[in-house]
Amino acid sequence: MVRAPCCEKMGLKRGPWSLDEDQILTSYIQKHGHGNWRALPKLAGLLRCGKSCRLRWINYLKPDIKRGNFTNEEEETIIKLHEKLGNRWSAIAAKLPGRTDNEIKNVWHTHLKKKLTKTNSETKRVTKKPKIKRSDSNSSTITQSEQASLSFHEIETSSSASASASACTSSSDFSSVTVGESKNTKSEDIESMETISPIIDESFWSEAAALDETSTDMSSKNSLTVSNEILPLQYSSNYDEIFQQSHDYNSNFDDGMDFWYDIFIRTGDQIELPEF
DNA sequence: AACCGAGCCAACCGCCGACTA
DNA sequence: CTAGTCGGCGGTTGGCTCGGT
Repeated sequence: MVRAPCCEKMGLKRGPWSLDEDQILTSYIQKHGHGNWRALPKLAGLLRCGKSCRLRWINYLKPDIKRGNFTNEEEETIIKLHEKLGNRWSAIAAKLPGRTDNEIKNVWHTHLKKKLTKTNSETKRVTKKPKIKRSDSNSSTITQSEQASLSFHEIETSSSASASASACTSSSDFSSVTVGESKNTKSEDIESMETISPIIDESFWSEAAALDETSTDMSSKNSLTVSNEILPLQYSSNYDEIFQQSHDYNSNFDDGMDFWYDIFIRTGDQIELPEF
């Protein structure tokens, strides 16, 4: 079935709402309510689609909307709820009276995610994220937003055997991924591995163990080509050494896991090291 | 003063499930 | 059962603002 567009675009206004439009919408809803969003703009005399009216009302004009900065308590609540619920913004918003899902989503992407990353980096080594150039167009693509959604705390460690990530189709799916302990992984590695990408599965570890760890090409300037086979081994058994190599190579690297994290989700890519 | 890049956030888009004719 | 509508949701975008150079 082909879904009809939500509104007839021709002749309908888009973009930011004017004060007049806000007043018209507000007074109409206060008088008549919003029984049918689709019919509302016509009845209210607005050149907007119903969806746009609904969004404007819910996110901005509703009288119980709380404006202004989020308090520390609200931020903490969002962080805790996000740990439990993932990207279910409306569910999170339901727990925060006066805050909208859109607002919470924005505050998450602009403030809280960074805040959490910063918190993580205080306890972990953090490196500067290198630019990554895709070298395999057939490999599974991870969008910018998916990548952005993969904050460290979203992936929990467990003693289960493997991470079953192939079924993940959206960023929110990642929140439930668990990462197993490898039989050939040192305990200190495990501690650093809270952040392993969900694409890793059991074969990752067994194949890694069988490979020759000398095949990494760290020699070419500003470019580290990483094969699918090499990195798992590097990470699983030789993390510290590789980290040191990259750190020596570029002394301006910050410490941390972002670098390795990216490599994990991008194995097979060419990693471009930043120039200094 | 002009330019530029990063950050922010309101608004839009596309999809989905519920509902109805 | 099918087709269509609607409200709601999460992801994404683009324009504005601000700070740095």
